[in-house]
Amino acid sequence: MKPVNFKVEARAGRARTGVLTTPHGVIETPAFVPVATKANVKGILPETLKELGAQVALANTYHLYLQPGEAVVRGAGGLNAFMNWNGPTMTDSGGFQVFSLGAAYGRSITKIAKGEENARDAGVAVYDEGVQSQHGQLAVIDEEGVTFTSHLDGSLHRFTPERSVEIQHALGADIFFAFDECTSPTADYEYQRDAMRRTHRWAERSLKAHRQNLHANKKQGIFGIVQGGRYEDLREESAKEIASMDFDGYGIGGSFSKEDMMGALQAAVRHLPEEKPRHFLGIGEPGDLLLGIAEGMDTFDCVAATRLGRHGTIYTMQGTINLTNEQYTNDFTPLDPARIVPGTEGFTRGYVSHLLRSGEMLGQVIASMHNLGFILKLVDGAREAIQEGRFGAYREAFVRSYAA
RNA sequence: GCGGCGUUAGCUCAGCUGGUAGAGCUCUCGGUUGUGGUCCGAGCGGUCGUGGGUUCGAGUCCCACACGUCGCC
Repeated sequence: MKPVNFKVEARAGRARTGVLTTPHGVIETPAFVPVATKANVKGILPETLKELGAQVALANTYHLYLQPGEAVVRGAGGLNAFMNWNGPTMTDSGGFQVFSLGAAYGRSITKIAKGEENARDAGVAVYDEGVQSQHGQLAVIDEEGVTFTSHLDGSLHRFTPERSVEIQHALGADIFFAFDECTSPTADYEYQRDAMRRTHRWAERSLKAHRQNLHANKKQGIFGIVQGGRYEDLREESAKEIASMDFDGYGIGGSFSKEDMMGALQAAVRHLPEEKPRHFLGIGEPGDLLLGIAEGMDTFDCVAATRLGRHGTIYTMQGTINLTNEQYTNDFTPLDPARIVPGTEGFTRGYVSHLLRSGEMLGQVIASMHNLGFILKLVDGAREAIQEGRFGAYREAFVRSYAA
């Protein structure tokens, strides 16, 4: 019996509901996974997280490796015990940091390119030492792995697929990801292809490293990651290749522009096995979650809800609003009258606006709670809608209201 | 009463030898999709204490006054 199992329950077109079983509990999918990079969801107590409806949390290998070090987490009894979270956990492999500390470092590039900003500029992540010092990049990639300097103290470190898996074994999450490279959306086709094939080789090595550790195999599942940027032929090649490896589930990673997201997703999902769980890495915004669910994705993680909340933007059924705007200082209505999140009842826009403007941490906490609750409820609603055969209408109604 | 210093954006302050003004913060508004994010970007905002004078030209030099502040009788 494998530690991580998945069972599809209901379907609506390509969308589906399922149950993902892990050693620390069950995840009913589709599910949104709050991001707990440094073994905490910024500003949210585990107990609160549960009340908001979260079933699972995702921490980061790169960050926990640098601080406090994976040995500390292992010493605490693993990620769950360490962060006092009794539900399922996941860890990301550190592959995303290859991008955020490499090609994206010091530039305003995110994994989602906007409209015209696409292509052109070959913002690749492979740099030789000279270019590295020239541009202040923190990561350099070669066939074996990634050498990077810590953003905390400048010290030199190296990740290989084997090392990433070793660290993730120490962290002990129920589900962890193979070491990959998240390319920049500005990288050209040739670079995307080469990086993707390198990621495939790394996937094989990650899987092998995991299967060799019999102890870890009893307690942890490993997901492989599909890459290929915004190119459908690359997505297809990547999905076939990764699907041919015996992973416990699959993640879809990488970058694309908003316009290409659906095409890239469809091209990949088509070639993933039906009976395995699929995770959409780093997605997303409310509309993108429903898009992903419609295309058959099961789990999602994204920093947007908490990051936006900390900076004063909250989700409402009518779209996002920035609470620090002047117009909300005297607005004593609920954060979103159409969606009251558990634990935030009674807090008004004007009050939270005041807290945020005056730098009170409670403002960030309430806004983060609201956004997390909003997203969790949205995805939970999608699950119900799929089971009741009305997902299309559910999605349409939300998009119409949210975009209006 | 005498003397010194000060008076420039809402706040705290830069503006050399004269060429009609800048910064940081605040404020207003954007941005944020596997968290290098109490972050990033843009914008609004001043008849330079008042009144004279010198000069082609004064925030800059001169005089007087007002206000603040420190010191001395």
